[in-house]
Amino acid sequence: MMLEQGIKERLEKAEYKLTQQRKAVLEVMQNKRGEHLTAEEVLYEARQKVPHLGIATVYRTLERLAAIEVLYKTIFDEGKYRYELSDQAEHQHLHILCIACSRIFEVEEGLLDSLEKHLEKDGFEIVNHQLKIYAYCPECSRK
Amino acid sequence: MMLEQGIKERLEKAEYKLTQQRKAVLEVMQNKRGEHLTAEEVLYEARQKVPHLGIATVYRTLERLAAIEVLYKTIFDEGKYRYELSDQAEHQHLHILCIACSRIFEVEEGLLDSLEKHLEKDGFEIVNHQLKIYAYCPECSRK
DNA sequence: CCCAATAATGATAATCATTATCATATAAAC
DNA sequence: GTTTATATGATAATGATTATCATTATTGGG
Ligand SMILES: [Mn+2]
Ligand SMILES: [Mn+2]
Ligand SMILES: [Zn+2]
Ligand SMILES: [Zn+2]
Repeated sequence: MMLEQGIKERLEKAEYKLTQQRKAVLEVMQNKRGEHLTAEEVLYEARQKVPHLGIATVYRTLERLAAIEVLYKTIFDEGKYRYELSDQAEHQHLHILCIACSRIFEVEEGLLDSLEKHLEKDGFEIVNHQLKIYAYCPECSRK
Repeated sequence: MMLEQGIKERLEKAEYKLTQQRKAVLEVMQNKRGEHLTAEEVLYEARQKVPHLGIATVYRTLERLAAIEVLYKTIFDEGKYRYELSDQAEHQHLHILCIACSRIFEVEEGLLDSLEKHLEKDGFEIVNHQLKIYAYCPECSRK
């Protein structure tokens, strides 16, 4: 499995060495594009390639990759972090969490006013929502 | 300090006994309306009233109060839960998290398309955002 | 190629938040 | 006031994440 070009570029700019274990983690994330994986899940998958891979290395690698925005790190009210391949361009993460089966659905669109009505037409039954905006507050804003 | 009427009603319907420790927790949450507190923070405050209050009781009480929607439980990418007094009517939680000072700002409005532009006029410098919609997916939707 | 110097790894211990356990205390019912 | 159910607090257990550190690659200059 090859690494994608965009990822390679960001790696070269920031990461130091592309070791076997880092490569294994990256390939897992690429193969699981669109999924949101915990460190344990990444470990399990990556051990197919690097059997004695340690969990500490997985955490370190995920952390690094999130820092250079190859991955996006988030948390879904279950008390542990999940990582997904970041679709570089946009910083939007619109997720639908099924409160019955706990699957995570990606929403393609921007912040639409009519988003929920649209989703309801698709058969979603919306119970709650939560928007988090990450920003510099007026006081902290760098001028 | 008195308990508010709306809260009292929901308690009577669902909670069993209004013990000193539960009362202390509730009063803390009322006094800190609009703030998002961790269990530890609630413990610290509530011990002003009930000095030998245990952390287990705080967790149990917060959990119960969230279950009957007197509190809203959420998590802000820092790996621990926070609780706030729930403003019963609406299920909306629009938060701005300052990535510099990590204060949490409440946003009053509904999901506006122009929300971010508005906020930028107020001096916020938006870096990222995340929307989570809790729903039954089409497959799981109760008909 | 050989040798430092540097960085990465993996095993394991430590930490932190949360949950479970259980003996004791408190309250309600009779 | 005795019985019964519930709540509490101390503490142990758990699960996720981070820190530590000895060992193992990797690199760049001889
Ligand atoms: Mn996503
Ligand atoms: Mn809030
Ligand atoms: Zn579902
Ligand atoms: Zn700020």
